[in-house]
Amino acid sequence: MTDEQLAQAFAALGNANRLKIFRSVLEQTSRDIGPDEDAGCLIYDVINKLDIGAPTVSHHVKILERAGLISVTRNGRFLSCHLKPDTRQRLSDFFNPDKDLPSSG
Amino acid sequence: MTDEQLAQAFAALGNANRLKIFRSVLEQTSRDIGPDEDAGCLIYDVINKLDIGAPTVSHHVKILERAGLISVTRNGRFLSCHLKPDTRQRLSDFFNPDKDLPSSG
DNA sequence: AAAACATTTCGATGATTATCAAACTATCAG
DNA sequence: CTGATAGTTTGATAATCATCGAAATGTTTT
Repeated sequence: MTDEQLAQAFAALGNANRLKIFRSVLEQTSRDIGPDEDAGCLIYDVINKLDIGAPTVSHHVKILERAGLISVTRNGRFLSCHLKPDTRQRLSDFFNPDKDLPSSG
Repeated sequence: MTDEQLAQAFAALGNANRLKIFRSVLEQTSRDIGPDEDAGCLIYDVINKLDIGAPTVSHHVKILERAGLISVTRNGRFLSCHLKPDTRQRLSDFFNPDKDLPSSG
């Protein structure tokens, strides 16, 4: 995990509309499960909820995807977004760097 | 904490050089203490470590400050950056929204 | 196949950003 | 006050970004 990659992840969350999309993904995704086990967040819903056009939503979703935060799967005509499994850990760990781990240094 | 504010905080971390500055602040700042109790991260050191000019560092520090992530204090000719007390919590909590809190709802 | 729907790609545009060099301000040493 | 050191402000520039409308693609329904 280079600085560039981490910065890319934070930059992806650094836009209010993308943050809203990501929050929806967070909320619609249960913990510790993969794409096969949750319905995810529908892009269709995002497009209808946010005050931006479909092309822009598509663009934002791709940025969240490239940043390694979410994955996208197709279900018929609909796409849904899923939280990538280690996203919570990777990002929240950044703010709490383990200076002295108890049993794995 | 509006979406705009949170996005502003993530945007501040969404640049590799600012991320490095912020990481230095994180590392130089002990947990749960205020600006009076830690030496902080010297801007002087940042300017000499990163491959960017002093004006750019100054600019980046201001962005981290405006985003509410750090505070800056003067000590003689030197400035140092300190982690704002609730920054760790505020940001790492975003990734782990408390769906069902055990004893404070 | 044709129509309808969900989403993407393309091309453009105005806004924001990262960075620098030059000039400036603030603090300290003598 | 003078000179040196630490950092800021200003003004400029090239790059990236958010957004849109129009046209295109992939999927389902009829």
